[in-house]
Parts: sequence; C-alpha cells; structure tokens
Amino acid sequence: MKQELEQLVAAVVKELFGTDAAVELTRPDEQFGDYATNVALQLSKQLGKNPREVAEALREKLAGDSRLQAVEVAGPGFLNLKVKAEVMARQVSVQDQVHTSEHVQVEVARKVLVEYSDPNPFKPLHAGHLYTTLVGDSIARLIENTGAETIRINYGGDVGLHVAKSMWSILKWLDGGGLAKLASIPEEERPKWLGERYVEGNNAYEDANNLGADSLEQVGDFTRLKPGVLDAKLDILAINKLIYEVAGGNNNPELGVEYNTGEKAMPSGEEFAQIYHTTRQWSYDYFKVLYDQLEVVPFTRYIPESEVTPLGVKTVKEQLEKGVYQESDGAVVFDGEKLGMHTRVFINSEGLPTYEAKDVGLSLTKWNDYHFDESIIITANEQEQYMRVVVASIHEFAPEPAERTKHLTHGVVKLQGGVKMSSRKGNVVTALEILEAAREAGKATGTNPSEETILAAVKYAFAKNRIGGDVIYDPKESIALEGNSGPYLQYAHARARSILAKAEQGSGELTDLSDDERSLLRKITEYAEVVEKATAELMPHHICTYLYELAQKFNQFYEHNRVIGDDRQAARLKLVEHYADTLKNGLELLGIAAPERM
RNA sequence: GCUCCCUUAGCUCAGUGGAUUAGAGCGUCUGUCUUCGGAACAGAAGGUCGUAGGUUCGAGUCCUGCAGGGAGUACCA
Repeated sequence: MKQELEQLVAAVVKELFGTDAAVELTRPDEQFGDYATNVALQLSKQLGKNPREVAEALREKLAGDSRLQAVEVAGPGFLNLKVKAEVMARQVSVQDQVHTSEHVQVEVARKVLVEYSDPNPFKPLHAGHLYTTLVGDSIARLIENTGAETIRINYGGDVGLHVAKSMWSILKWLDGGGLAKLASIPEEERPKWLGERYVEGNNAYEDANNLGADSLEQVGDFTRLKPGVLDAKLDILAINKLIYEVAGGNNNPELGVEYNTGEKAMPSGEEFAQIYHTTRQWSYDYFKVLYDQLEVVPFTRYIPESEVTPLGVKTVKEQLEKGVYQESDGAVVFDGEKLGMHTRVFINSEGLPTYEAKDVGLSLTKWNDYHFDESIIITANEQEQYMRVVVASIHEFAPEPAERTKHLTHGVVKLQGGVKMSSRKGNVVTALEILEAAREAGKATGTNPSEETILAAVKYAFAKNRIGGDVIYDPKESIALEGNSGPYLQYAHARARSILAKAEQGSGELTDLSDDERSLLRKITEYAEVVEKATAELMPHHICTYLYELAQKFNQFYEHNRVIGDDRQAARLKLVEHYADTLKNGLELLGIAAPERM
C-alpha cells in the first residue's frame, strides 16, 4: 500500500511539475493521518516556489484519488494522507502484506549465507554465545522470509591454541589414565569439566607468559623430560602442532620431538587422537543441548576450522608468492596499514595458521561451495577491525566474494550496571544458566509459565535491543512477564485466539469502521513496512517495537470494545483474526512461539 | 599514541532531518474491575537528548572540536 501511494504521489508530482521526485511516505502521528510526505518541502527549493503553495497544488490533485479519504496540508508544507478504511482492509491479511513487500519480490532468486553462533569446542558456552545465536537465528529468519535461499553456517574452532590449552589440561588431569579414565566422567558433568580444563590450561599458559625465565620451573606440574626448561607454554605449543595433525583424522601422528611433557602424562599418538576426538564430541553434544533448548532453526552446515585450515594455509602461501601477504619476523602477515587498518599475522612464526588464515579458508570454502549472492557474518564487535583486515586481504585475490561479504557485529552481554563478565571475577554466566535462571524466576512469579513462555521472555529480552550496542543482562527483567516483554505478546495473542475460539459465527467484512476499529486496522497494515525495514537493515528489534505497539493497540481496543455479542461482532472478529495472524507471524520471525492458550 | 564504536528519564531502552508536548517498559505514586483471559487498561511525576560550535527553513538525528565510557591495535579467537 505504501509503495502504491508513493507511486501515486510521484506521478502527480510529475504531472504537475514535470519533475521526478523520490517520494517517501512516513507514518506520522495517527492524529495527522495514515501517511505523510515532505515532498513539497523538497520541491519548493528546486521549483523556487513557496512550499505550502506546492503542497496545496499536490493536495488538490491527490484529493481526487479514489483510494484517499482526505488529504491535508499541514505545518510548513507537509502532506498528510488519510487512506480509506476499505482500501486498508484490502491488504490487511498477513499473506497480502508479505506478498506485496518489496523484498520478497526482489530477493526470490537470491542465495544468502548467514554465519553465526560460532562456538568453539572445548570452551564453555557463555551468555554471549546465547545472544549471538539468537541474533543470528532471527536475522536468518528475516532473510529466509524474503524468499531467499538461506544457508545457515556454524563455524567452530576445533584447532588452535585454545584447544591446545584445553588438551594440555585434559592430559594433565588424566595423568596417564587415558581413555578409560576419561570414560569415568559422567555425561552430565562433562561440559563443566571441559570448561574447567580450558580455564586451567589458559591460566597456565598466561602465567608462563607473564613469568620471567627464572621462575618458569614453577609453572605447571608436568613431569619434565628437561627439568628447568619449561613448562606449560612449550607443552601447549607442542600440543597445538599435534592437534593440527589429528583434527583432520590422522590417528597415528608422530609425536613431536619438541614435546616436553613427561612420558607418564603423554599418551601415544593414537590415544592422543582418540582423547581429542572424544572430548571434541562432548562439546558438540553440549552445543546441541543449547540449540535444542533454544529451539533455533537447525544449521545447514557446521564447518570446523580443521576443515578449512588446509585451504586457508595453501591460499595464504600462494598469495605470499604473489605479494598479497608478506613475511615479517618469520611470520606471514597482511600489511593492513597501507589501507588504514591493522597489520595482522596469518601464519605465525611456528608455521601454524592463525584465525586469519583459517578465515581465508572459510571464506573461500563458502564461495566455492555456494557461490552466494551475499554472505553475512555475525560476530561480536570486538572482531570488527580484525574482519576488515581479513576481508581486505581476500579482496586482493578474490574480489567477488569479498565484496559480497557483510560483517554484522553486535555488542557484548553485560551484567547490571554495565559490569563485564570475566572468568577472573567469577561472574560469568553460561548460556544454559541464563535459561535455568529464567525458569527459576518464572516459577517464583507463581504463574508457572511454560517453557514456551520462558523462551519467549529470554528471546524477546535480547531481541528488543538494537543490534550493535552492548546488552545488559538483568536476570529479573529478562524474565519479565509484564510490560514490553515476550510473555506480554504471547498473552495478547492467546487472548485474541480465545475470542476467536469462542465465537460461534464466522467473521465478516471490514466496513463502516469505528474509530477504535480503524485505529487497530491502521496499526495492522503497518506490518509489511516494518518487516521491510527490519529486513533491509538486518535489525529485528524493529519488529519487537512494532509488535509491542500492536499488542498495546489491541489491548486498548479490547478494553473498550466487546467483540462477542456486539452488533459489530462480524467485523470485529475479522479484525481480531488479522491482528492475531499478524502478531503470530511477527513472533515467528523472532523465533518466538505464539501459543493459543497460556 | 592511532583506528573504530557508544553517551536520550532513577534503571533498561526505542526514536524515519520535521508538526505546540522527544516516546516505551521497569521502578515510584493514583485510579479502573458484576467485563469475550487482570500476564490487562487509564492517569501522574520524572528530560537543558554528554558538552561547545557548525550546516539547514527545520537537528536527539548530519559535520567538527572537547569530555566520559568501551573495543581493537602482529604471531589469541
């Protein structure tokens, strides 16, 4: 409807003034009309006429259009358009609204990759993983809603220093006990146990880094082949190399000679590989628990770093020869400074790929396998400048995929008062703890909310914030059942469905609307525009804002207008039906259930 | 130091270059309820939109400086 009216105004402008104008209709305050445009103000300069004069000329012409009920000139030269209710009623159904949406028509043939979530095996899933997974899920839903073929990619670091840190601690804990000892850890304790291993390995590595050479012996407590040499750090670096060998499936690697760990702690190459693959699988199982609980759309494909590492390394080495990358201090770097960015290491002086080289491999894998129209990567904003460097380097030898790649970043999850979570302070909240805390808080309200409602509360609490800024996680507010919350929307939906279920007669036509009815209808017809905007900007929070306004509108309507038993029952049932469908559709885009009853 | 981001009510956040009055939620205070579901509705109080300039007919919104906060800044991800 909006597009239709914009075309109308543009045509009138053309007819009267012989000029093309980019007419943009906005939604003004309801008291002013259904749409407004400032086109007269824009034209006045160009035409050298008084803006009100221009507006008046446009008004006269527009007033004759059969779709418009009233056209007014206001303020310095705004045009306020009031649309006939029956015209609004023609395009009120969700199907019609979505069908007439610009994006749906434009993007039908597109193939879009969306990468998000990206948890690393061996590391705990913290609140940030929950958030980034939900953000990615709702954005992928928006894209899928356009009709584009949507490929959800999940990428995880199954190789690299963080894994080596964990493996170091795992071997230390096993203390030669091998797979048998590993099997003694009960399934439910595995995630926590893995989390502790990472923390221990990371601390040992950092301690070794921070200490001077004299005190290195105090670090770690492996039995050493070479007493006094080191140490956790060297062990971890050696394990790191080993992991690259076994991650790809080599189960009989040669143990590196530099490996310093004592014989007792060090398993055979074969056993090392088995321990690695076993514990990695524990992480994958744990990821699935979270995704299942969140009820996000399953990923199309999980890509472990180990899968794309060879291609990344090969490419970086090839492009090193061609001068895209340079050698520096024994490492292979990309000189980002010439482009006003940072210089970053792609292959370190140990000859091992860093995250950068792996990301090169990932980007090329995506391109080779999918030939996407657009590739969206969603991460926290701490990776923003990093990603610019990686993409800029890829652009030098593969411009097409680089240009089609968009990096979307979001903020970090913080605690009340803007306190950042830190493992050192012990105030880290894991992803599953957030859900558990929400369930507890839900019970405490005495209303015994369902799992659907708990999820709605958590998802909405995160989704309503504009993507980009940090999100304050307040356990109390995030499970709020009232106000601007997921449960409020679910309730506003269930309430409407309840009316529809109770009605014995069918719904009728939307004619001769009262002010309240028209007001609700007007709000419903905004839906397509909101989805349009949210999709264009990749900002699902616009949908939250709208749905809340919509539900408020309905609750206001409900307060003053009886449906069943009223003279207007037929028309009102129709209106309620459209309202409930719209709300349900919007909630679906957010990944939130719209139950019929609560 | 350099690069990038942020700053709107006590708290958490929306806000499309526009229209006497910058909007929500929570919290505080006051009401509504023989009613299709009260997880509701109505109202009050609470703001020099960090600050100083600039552009514009018009700036919370665009530009510049400053202050405060955050992220990044080569072998982590």
